[in-house]
Amino acid sequence: MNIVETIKKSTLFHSVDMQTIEALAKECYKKTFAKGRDIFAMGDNADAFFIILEGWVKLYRISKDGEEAIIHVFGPGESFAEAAVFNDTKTYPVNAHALDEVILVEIPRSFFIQKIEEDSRFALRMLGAIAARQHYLVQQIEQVTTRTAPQRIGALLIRFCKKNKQAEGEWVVHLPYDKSVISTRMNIKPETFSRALAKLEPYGVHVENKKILITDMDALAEFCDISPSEIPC
Amino acid sequence: MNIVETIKKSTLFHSVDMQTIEALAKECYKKTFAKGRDIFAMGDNADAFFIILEGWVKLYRISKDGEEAIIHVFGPGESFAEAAVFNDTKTYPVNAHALDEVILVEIPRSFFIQKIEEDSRFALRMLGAIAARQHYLVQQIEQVTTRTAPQRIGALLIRFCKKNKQAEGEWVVHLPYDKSVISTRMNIKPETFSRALAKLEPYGVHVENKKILITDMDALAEFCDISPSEIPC
DNA sequence: GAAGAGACTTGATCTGAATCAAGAGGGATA
DNA sequence: TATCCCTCTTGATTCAGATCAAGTCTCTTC
Repeated sequence: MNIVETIKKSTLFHSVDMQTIEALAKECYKKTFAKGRDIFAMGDNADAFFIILEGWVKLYRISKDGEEAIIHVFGPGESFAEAAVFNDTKTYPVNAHALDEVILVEIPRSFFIQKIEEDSRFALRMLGAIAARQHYLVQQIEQVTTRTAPQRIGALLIRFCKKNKQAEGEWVVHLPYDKSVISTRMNIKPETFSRALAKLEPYGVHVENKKILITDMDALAEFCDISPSEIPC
Repeated sequence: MNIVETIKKSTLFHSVDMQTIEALAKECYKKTFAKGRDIFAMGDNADAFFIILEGWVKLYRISKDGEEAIIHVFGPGESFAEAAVFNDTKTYPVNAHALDEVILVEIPRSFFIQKIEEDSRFALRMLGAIAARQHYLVQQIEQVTTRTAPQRIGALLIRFCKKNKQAEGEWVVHLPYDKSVISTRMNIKPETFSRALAKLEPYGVHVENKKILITDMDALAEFCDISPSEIPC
C-alpha cells in the first residue's frame, strides 16, 4: 500500500480530499522500526505525528514505582500523537514502542500546522477527528469502571471481529500481539486475563493460543452488554 | 463578572486575543438554570457549547440497566460540550445537569465555526485546548486503574486546594457540591467514599461536613503519589 | 532435538471495594 | 419545635481481581 492510500484510509484523514492528501504525502516519510524499538520517548520534541501502515504500536508511561501503564495500542490505519503536536509543551507526554515490525508514515508538525493555517475546512476536519477520539476516551473511562474483566475482554474480541469477517455465524480472531500486552492495555493482570477468557467459554468463545473462535456472537454481545448496532455482521 | 471577562478567563479562551473575544461575546447569550434542571439531554441537537460563569454542571449518561455514570463535573471558568459541536452526529452524546444555580455563557455553533474558518490562529488554539483536555482524560484512565480510592480522593482534594489558597501550611477546602456527586464522579460508592476519606486522617486531612482541613500537604501528596510540581503553594 | 527463556495457565490466598443493612446527623417544612 | 426526608456514616458480609506460587506450553537458539 502506498503512502497516499494509507493516509486516505486512516480515521484521521478519511474525509479529507485527495488533493490535500497528495500534497501532504509529498512531505511525509516512510519509516520502519524493528520489533522492540522505541519510536519516541516521553519528553522528546513532538515535531511529528504518525500513521501506521503496518504493525502495532503501544503508547505507555512508567509510573514512579516502575509500573508500566499502557495508554493505548494502535494498529494499521490508525494515527497517534496528533494531540502532542498542539501541546503547549510541544513534547510527547508518553513513550511509543514497536510491538512488532512497524512501518509508519511520519507527518511533520510544520507542514501540518501550515496546512491548518491555510485551509480552514481541513482545520475543522482535524477538530472533528480529535473530538471523536475524545469521545472514545470517555467511553473507555465508562467501561473500565462499570464492566467486569470478562465483559471488557469480550467487548474487545467483538471489536477485533469487525476487522476479520468469517463464515456465517462463526468468527475467528487472531490476536495481533501478546496476551500480556492486551492485558496490560486493559489494566488487567495476566492471571486475571487468562481466567476471564476462560469464563467466556459458555458464551461460545473457544481459545487456542492466539487464535480465538467465536461461535455465538449474540450470546457474547448480550453478556458484554454490547448494543446490537455494534455487532459485526 | 461580565461575559467578556468570563470568556477571557476560561481555559479554552485564555490565550485568545481580546478583540476576538469581544466579537464572540456579542454573539453569546447568558443563561441561568435552577438547581436540578437539565441543560441539555443526550441526543439533543448540539448547536452550542457553554462556559460556566457560576455554579456546577455534571455530565452524565444512563446505562441500559439504569446506572448513572458521571463523565465529568465542571465548575466556574470551565467550558463543556465543545467536542460535541464538531461531532459527525452533531448531537450531544451525554446529559448535562445543573447541580446548583448555574449561570452559563452559551456560544452558538454557527458563530464558532465561522470564527475558525476565518482565523487560523484561533483554530490552532482550539486544537491545542481540546488536545489538552484529551491529555487530562488519558490521565484519568491511568488514575482510575492504578490508584486506590483514598489516593484518588486525596488527589482531588489537592486539586481543589489549588483554587483556595490559605494560611501558611494549612488549607481549607469547601466541597462545592454533595459528596454523593463527588463519589459518583470518581466511580466510588458513597460508603467507600466516606471510609476512604476517613483513611486520609493520618495524612492531615480533617473532615467537618463539607469543610475539609488539610494540615500536612506534603504527607498527603506523598501518599497520593502526586509529584511536587502539582502541589499548590 | 535438547535446553532455556519467556509466555501462558492454574491453584490458593489476600485485599480493596461493593453490597446489604441500619443508624446518625442536618436542613427543610409544617 | 417536631417531623420528615435526604445525605452521610458505620458495621458486617460478599465478591472481583490482585498477589503469591507453581507448574505447563511454546518458541527460540544452539
